[in-house]
Amino acid sequence: MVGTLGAMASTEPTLFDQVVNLCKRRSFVFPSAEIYGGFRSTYDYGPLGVLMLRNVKDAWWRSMVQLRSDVVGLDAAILSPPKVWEASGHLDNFSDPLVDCTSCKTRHRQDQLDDPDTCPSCGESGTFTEARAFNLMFKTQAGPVEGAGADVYLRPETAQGTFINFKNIIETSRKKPPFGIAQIGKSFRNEITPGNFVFRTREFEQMELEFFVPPDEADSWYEYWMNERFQWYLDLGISADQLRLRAHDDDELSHYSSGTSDVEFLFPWGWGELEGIANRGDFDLTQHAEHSGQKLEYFDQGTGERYVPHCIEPAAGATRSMMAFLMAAYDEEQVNDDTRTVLRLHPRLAPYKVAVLPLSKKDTLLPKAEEVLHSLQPHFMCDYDITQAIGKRYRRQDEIGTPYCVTIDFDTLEDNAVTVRERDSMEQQRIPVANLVAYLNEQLAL
RNA sequence: GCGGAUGUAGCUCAGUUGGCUAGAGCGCAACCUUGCCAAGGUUGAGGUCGCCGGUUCGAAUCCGGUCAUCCGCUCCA
Repeated sequence: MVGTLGAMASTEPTLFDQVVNLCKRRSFVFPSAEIYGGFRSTYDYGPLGVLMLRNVKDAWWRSMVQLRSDVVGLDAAILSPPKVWEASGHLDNFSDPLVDCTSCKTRHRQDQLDDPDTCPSCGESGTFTEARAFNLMFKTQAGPVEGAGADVYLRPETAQGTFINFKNIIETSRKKPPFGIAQIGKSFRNEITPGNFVFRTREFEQMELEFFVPPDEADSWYEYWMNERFQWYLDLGISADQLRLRAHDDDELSHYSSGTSDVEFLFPWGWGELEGIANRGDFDLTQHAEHSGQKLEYFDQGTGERYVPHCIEPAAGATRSMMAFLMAAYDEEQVNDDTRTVLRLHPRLAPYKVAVLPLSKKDTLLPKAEEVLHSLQPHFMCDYDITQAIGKRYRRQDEIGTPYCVTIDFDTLEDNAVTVRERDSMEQQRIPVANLVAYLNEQLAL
């Protein structure tokens, strides 16, 4: 197996350790290729992880696309030709020449050295290795013959797939600025130092909106999306003291951005970015217009104006957001003489919404329990657990954040009602089976 | 990529002056019992001690390499 993840200085297990441990124990996240000793910076999402990650993405899509009339969706290709990345600036800006000092074993960016021959760490001269380019994009070839095909890049962000579809979408969707294009998908970056579990991985999943606006509205839309996106995390259960909005300093700004703010979560190792809201100006559409020779602009029939829309981009990490939601939800509390581990997840994010639990696995209860289960499955993602004591099964569900447990007991056979037990309060209610779906719908408010 | 530390069941760990069929608790499964908050009993599955090689009569234990994780440096659109 792979070594213990996350041993921190303290002897107490940290929140980080506990969440990583829970992820492994309860099949949220596994280190990839574990039977072969593991493969760095890759993780697989297990039975519960895939449900929760999908819920995070669905919650994003719901707020960004479903509940709005000014945003449409897109799913663009991961493989893309070099021209896209020449235009976007990634081929120039995503590679850094690095040198290592053979004396003090430090590494430096060659282009940031004042004296290209002197190590700023130890002051020695002439100790640098040859500069090596670290291109942060994954490159491969199209076609099966090694070296014979055209170079192809795995996208380092989903955004460019959106920009190169701007023309298609504005011509077919009958949308006009201000409007947005939303996209969720995998991106790939050859990070020099991946780490902190799924926080920084070379393969990761993004949730990005490119919102196109008239140039004079860019600043107000930037403000709008900052607040909107910050509120999204609060609405899904992250508390205000664990979340902050931080504006980038000028020297932090990306090559495309005239203003960027990060939504940051207080991880166990400090504040870390969940999402960046960037004012990209007209950089991307202008670049792609120049490189492609196509007009990427909008003609306003009303005013007779023709302009290149400016773009506000809220770009979120799906996988690291899931990790933040897990950490924010993790709780341990004393119940009698025992510690109860409970994930206080928002119902929308919980892998299972309902667990169906026959009080006993005596033959008489199982058919009824399965009947109730089948009546719920079209409406909710359900778990079904018949083994061991009922208290133990409640705790199992608490640990994975299931908001409601439905227990079928011997009285159910007589009165056709079940006990519904709520996760956070542990309170129970007797609900007729006929009203169960309606009751749970109302309580869950999905 | 460099330096340091670590790697024994799903989890947490015990086990070395190298020596019989590698253990515990929890978890998991079956049965009995119980019947609404991790009860009890019996039984069982699961590990060639990260991987490869070396030293040795004999390696979880010593040596080398390698992979992975953590910490530090570096980097981080």
